[in-house]
Amino acid sequence: MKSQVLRKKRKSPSQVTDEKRLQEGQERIAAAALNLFLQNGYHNTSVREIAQKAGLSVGSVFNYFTSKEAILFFLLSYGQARTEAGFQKQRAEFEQLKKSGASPHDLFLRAYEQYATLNDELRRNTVLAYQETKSLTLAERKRFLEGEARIQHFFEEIIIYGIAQGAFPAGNVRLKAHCLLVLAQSWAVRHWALSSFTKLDEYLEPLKSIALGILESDSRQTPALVAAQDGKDFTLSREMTS
Amino acid sequence: MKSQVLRKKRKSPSQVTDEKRLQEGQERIAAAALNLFLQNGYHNTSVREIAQKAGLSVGSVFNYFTSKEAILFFLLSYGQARTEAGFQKQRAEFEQLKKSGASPHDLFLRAYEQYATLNDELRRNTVLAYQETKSLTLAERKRFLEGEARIQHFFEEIIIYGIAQGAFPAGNVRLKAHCLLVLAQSWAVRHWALSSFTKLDEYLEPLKSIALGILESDSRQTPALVAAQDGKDFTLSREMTS
DNA sequence: GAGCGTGGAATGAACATTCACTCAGTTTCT
DNA sequence: AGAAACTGAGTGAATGTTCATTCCACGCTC
Repeated sequence: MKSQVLRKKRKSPSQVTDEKRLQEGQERIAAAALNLFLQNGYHNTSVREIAQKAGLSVGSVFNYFTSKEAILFFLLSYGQARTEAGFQKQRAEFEQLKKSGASPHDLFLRAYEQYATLNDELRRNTVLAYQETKSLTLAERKRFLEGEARIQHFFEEIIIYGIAQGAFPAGNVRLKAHCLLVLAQSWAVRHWALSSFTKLDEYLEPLKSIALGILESDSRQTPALVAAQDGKDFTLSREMTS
Repeated sequence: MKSQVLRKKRKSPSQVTDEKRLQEGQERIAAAALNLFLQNGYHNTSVREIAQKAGLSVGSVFNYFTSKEAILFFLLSYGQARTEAGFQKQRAEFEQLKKSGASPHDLFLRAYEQYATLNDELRRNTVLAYQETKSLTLAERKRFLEGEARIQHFFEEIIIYGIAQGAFPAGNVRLKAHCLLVLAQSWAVRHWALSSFTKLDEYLEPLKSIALGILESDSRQTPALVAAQDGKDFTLSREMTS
């Protein structure tokens, strides 16, 4: 995979060409940056600090990333890419299980558990995403939010399948998917309020029953926007992308 | 009410003394700042821009606020104060209704609806809170999170009352309160993903049935940390306050 | 009502600092 | 020796904050 982050041609020829070395360097720098960003915020972290923590000089950092912002984008994309990769793997499995007539409950719980687990692993990235999406350029912010929407869409599909199988009542699919995502992410974002839970497992178990409660909640009283729509035309409101 | 924001003694005598004028000025500046902060982020907004948008000179801004950060704190506190004030009013009503034996369902729905409505009104402040809490000093961040915890605690009380009345099953109270808060806030925070809902009402109706679903979800399968604890010893993890 | 004094408020040039980024030179690797 | 990678002082732009100065609305005196 070609690096998406170091792409502008530099005037100076000095940039790392060896693909493997480049990738390793980027990861080392990004790891150092993540710590600092979370501790002090993106804007209160200087490239000097990042360089020091990563064990290189300032100049070298710019041999691995074109800009400070590129580091942030790298970090945000990383979490998303991992999550989407996880789903890609599951999608195959998903199709299999569909054919073998697995229970939609199990299907959903499996996906949700995996998502929550990944979210735990990437907790720091998620927090960063909530806090610093604004610091990206418009184009990159848009790309990022589109990824987020894709993940939500995956859950919508699962729910729609469950409704079709008669396992869940019809209801506003998009809203439910949104709620499920938010609750899983809140383990990362509002972690300070969940200090009574020390490990993900303690949180995940009750969360799963809450999640099922959401899926089974019947909100037919809202006439608009019910299940039939398959959610293809997901659009981002201008609010966040402008 | 004395201003909590302009308190350090300035060397220069030039600062606004008239209480009413001070307050109006602060509000005007803060309103301008809120727009800019949401559009470009706190750190990408210069005091010069704020001054221009508010129709004053740079220097004048510092006659109303001791620092740029004080403006941010003003904005964050404002939303919280309004929310807490709303709850104070309700708390009296709450005690009344308790005695008159009102249904815990109604009691809860009333509070939740009010919270969601306030959250809609203060949507911009909520978004700012999620994004820029990190930009506060340690002391102010802590103060802010304590306010947030107080609000959560209010919901815990309502749930505990409902359990005592036998209206809701016992379950992890703190977790449920957390989920309810997060879902209400997500109307503001992830508003871009809810573009299919144009008005709060459309979101609130299905949300209410989801909320009841959460309250009624039975998570006894998790042995640890069940309802009995009344949540008095709420502590913030070091993660967010250091 | 003209002139004057007073002090609260507004101003914006100036200051000190910080920071992302560059590049000419040096070191390391092959 | 030559290429690749690293270095860190230097650069220019931008920022939060200050403060000497100006402005102006008022009350006072004659």
